[in-house]
Amino acid sequence: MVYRRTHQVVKRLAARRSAILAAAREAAAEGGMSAVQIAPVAVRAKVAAGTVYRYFPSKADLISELIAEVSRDELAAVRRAADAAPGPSSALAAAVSTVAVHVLSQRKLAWGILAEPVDVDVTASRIASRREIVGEIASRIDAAVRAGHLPAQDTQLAATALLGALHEALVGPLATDTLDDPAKLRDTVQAVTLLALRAVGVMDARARGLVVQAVLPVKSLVGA
Amino acid sequence: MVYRRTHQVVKRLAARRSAILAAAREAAAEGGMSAVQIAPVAVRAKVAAGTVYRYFPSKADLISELIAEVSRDELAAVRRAADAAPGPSSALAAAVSTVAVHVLSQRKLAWGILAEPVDVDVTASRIASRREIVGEIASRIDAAVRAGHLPAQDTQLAATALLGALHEALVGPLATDTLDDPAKLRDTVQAVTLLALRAVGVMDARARGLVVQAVLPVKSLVGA
DNA sequence: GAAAGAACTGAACACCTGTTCAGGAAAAAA
DNA sequence: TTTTTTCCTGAACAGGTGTTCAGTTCTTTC
Repeated sequence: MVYRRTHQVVKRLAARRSAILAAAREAAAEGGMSAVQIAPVAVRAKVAAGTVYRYFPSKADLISELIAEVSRDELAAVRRAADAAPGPSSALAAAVSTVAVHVLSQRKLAWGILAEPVDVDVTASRIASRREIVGEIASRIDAAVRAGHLPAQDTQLAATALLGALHEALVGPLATDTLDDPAKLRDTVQAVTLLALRAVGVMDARARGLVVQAVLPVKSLVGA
Repeated sequence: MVYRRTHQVVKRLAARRSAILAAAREAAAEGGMSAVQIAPVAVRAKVAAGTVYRYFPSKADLISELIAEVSRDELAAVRRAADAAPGPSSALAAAVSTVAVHVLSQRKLAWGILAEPVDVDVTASRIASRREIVGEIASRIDAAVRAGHLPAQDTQLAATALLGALHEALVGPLATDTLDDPAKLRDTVQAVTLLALRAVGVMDARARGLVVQAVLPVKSLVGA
């Protein structure tokens, strides 16, 4: 007797898996990574605690996949924004401000994905997540350098530094709350974008123009 | 009958306290914050686990004080380096590269103090630690702005971003190992210092000069 | 030197969550 | 409908570490 999964079952299994991941994401967005605990996530996803383990070998795997998922979304958004820009410099500006906006609009999630203490080891996943974004930004810097808009430099290092600057300034413990006031939010995004562009060597007059150009298209500044 | 602590006893108590803190610091420097566990620290300090609690109400207090101590040392070093510089811009350069060198030469400790997951809540202490350094750097940026060397800007935000950039680039998970080769270490410190100075608006030609000026005096680049 | 107070010891405790697994429900084959 | 395989449940388990505390040792006072 050979048991075969019916189409309907396959669909239900996939739905459950997504539900669990979604529950984890919601929990993280609301309460940070510390809120991503098996029992509560199971309740939210409307399954029993044990069921979670039929879909994810361990909590570490669940969180790793959550990180990967969020990371994928972010990378896609950054690529989209950069590709839509007219030239290499504004592509870089767009990439940076997109990261800034994303991070700002989903603070708890961003902090959880990036740096919040977790009781299981998700280092590998976090590294991968960073590597993707850093790689993307580095390649945009590279393009600008090749176009002669920026001085030659260690683009990997620069991209890493930029990311660190954005994170610390926007979601680090010293970041002031700017979500309440959209104008303040826009100012902050502009300020850090300007810092970032200058850091890699964009000259000032030009930088200001690029920043405005890059930030303005981000229509709803709090859109995911 | 009133018990009075003899001078000798007072001294021994103080010594024990320092020994425990020192043991914690050693543990953190070797294995990161996760290695700062009561039992091992007690062994290292040559006391029983329970004794630790006669000096520190909880593990959180112990770690908080450790963070404060390291932070004090760092702040002092930064002030010393900056005060010795000839002008506001080179003071800023000196401050930044001092942070960079410190962080690089005590990676595990720095990572532990700054961002490593800990099982107890040391947020307050970490925030205080950051605030001190950020405040110092911000005031140096301020001075340079007042001297007309830099454009006006949100110096607090800028300083926060600079710190984030240094940390992520030098001790973040993507930081490549540079401690082995002193030349590579110096290059890295120069590169991030240059990025930082440019970010706040130092013009390029000038920046290069400042960087060299600031980094070179750091004689033994791996000195604590 | 004896009594009283303080400091120290380290084994036992407590707590918190991730993980397991025996029993039951549902779905697929016969 | 019966049998077999898979899936789900949720209470019990496990492991690791911060914390406590009764008993012991050392210090001070008289």
